[in-house]
Amino acid sequence: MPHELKPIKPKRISDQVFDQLRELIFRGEFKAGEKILTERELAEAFGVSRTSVRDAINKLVVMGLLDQKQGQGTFVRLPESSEKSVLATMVESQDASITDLLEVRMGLECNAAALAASRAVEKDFQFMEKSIEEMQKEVKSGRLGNEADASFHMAIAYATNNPLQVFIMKNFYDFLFTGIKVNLEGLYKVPGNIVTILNQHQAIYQAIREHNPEAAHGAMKLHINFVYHFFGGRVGD
Amino acid sequence: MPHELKPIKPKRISDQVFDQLRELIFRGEFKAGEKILTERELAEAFGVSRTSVRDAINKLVVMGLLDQKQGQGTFVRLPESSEKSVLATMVESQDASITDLLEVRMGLECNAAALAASRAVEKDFQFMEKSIEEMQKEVKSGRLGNEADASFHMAIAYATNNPLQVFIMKNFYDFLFTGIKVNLEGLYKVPGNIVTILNQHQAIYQAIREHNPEAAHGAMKLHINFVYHFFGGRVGD
DNA sequence: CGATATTAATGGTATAACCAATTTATGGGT
DNA sequence: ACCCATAAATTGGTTATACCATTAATATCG
Repeated sequence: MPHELKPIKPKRISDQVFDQLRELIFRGEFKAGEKILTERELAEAFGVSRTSVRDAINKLVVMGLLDQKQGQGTFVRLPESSEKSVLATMVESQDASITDLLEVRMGLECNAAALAASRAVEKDFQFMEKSIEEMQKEVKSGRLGNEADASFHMAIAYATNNPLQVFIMKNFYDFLFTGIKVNLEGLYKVPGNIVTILNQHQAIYQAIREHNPEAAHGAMKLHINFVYHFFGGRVGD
Repeated sequence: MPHELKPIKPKRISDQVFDQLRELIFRGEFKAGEKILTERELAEAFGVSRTSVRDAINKLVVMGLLDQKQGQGTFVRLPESSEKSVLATMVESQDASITDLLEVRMGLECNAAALAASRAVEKDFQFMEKSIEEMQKEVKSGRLGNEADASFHMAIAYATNNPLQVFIMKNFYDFLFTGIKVNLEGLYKVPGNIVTILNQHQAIYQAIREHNPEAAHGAMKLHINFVYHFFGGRVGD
């Protein structure tokens, strides 16, 4: 069969519109943050129905390339918000809140702390210590210390020696920085909170160091519960 | 028991349809590969226009949960046919084992059981009962009952009323079926195991029904530990 | 019986009209 | 001139209806 037959691809109209719009966005014809043509204008420009245009736009919205607001228009999504972590998109599309996230963390991290208590080795302890010290420094110099906070929790994840646990937690903390940093700053900025958090970290670290799973579990529970209450949630027990 | 106040945002009607359809898929009411109701039927059933139904379906198609073919209908996408779940790639690239997965589930699901115990409503109970009964039937007719097993755990996830919990667990169970089904069959095929698992489910259900978080947590722990030991793991406590 | 034409079912497109949220223009009152 | 409530215009969201395009089931004819 010498020649490849090029055949007609019976493409849906909405898909053709989709392709063209996507290209316009990628090429930068529609600049980031900018308002694009209205649905009615696009329909007329392409010579198709508004329905087809809407279908195409919807697809782009779901894919995170466009944002649509009733009464205002359709906007090109900013690049930073488009390459979000898995969790970020997850949280948005599932309408999850920060307390929802904390509830899942409650299960995830308490268990991780217990596992870490029975498996952590010297290297893991060093990482935890380092994170705690770093957080103390940052606090003294007036900074927030949120990065060191995350490092501490990640150190626990590593100590579980469970790659899946590490992967999932990493996604959680990536999201905490990209998605809801603003909210978290509220937590850190209340003066007493940082000291409290530091003490809680220390308690967790102690329990793990003593290879006491139950204590580690409990200490982590107290810690996350503290944050959870700060955001107005309430834990079941 | 009110865990949190969520913003009352007047949702688009297409999104409300989307939520319901997604729930039906996640809960397993629409089984994988199955043809769902037609757009016109759904429109009438929901009492909305076909356009709104189409918008919702389109979103689900883009997300990879549904497949649509002109002239045929709309189908629930098989997990394997969709791009590999987040977990699948995760487990492969991080070479995580099934015991790693079970360890994470331990934290995730024990916590979920406790949350469910304090929040579950009548509807949730009905789903759990249904899953248990279904599993009993399947076992009697000589089948494995793994789907009903997954449904039971998903029912608990839904009872937490935490969309993130639902999303994550859904990914876990999709993976359990696609990625390591073979291994799981080893578990189900040992004669006594299914009865044991059924009893454990019943115990979990009872605890949740009685709104006893601690008991639910413990019952779930026993359950997952049982599976965990079957695969040669050992839990820290 | 088998190949073919017909029909029915289902997703895709097109209009037109109206609703709901938002912005902009308008018009008095100070 | 300024401020602010009100009306009008703009724009995405929804509905309704009709028709097109593709596929599967059915009927028809040789």
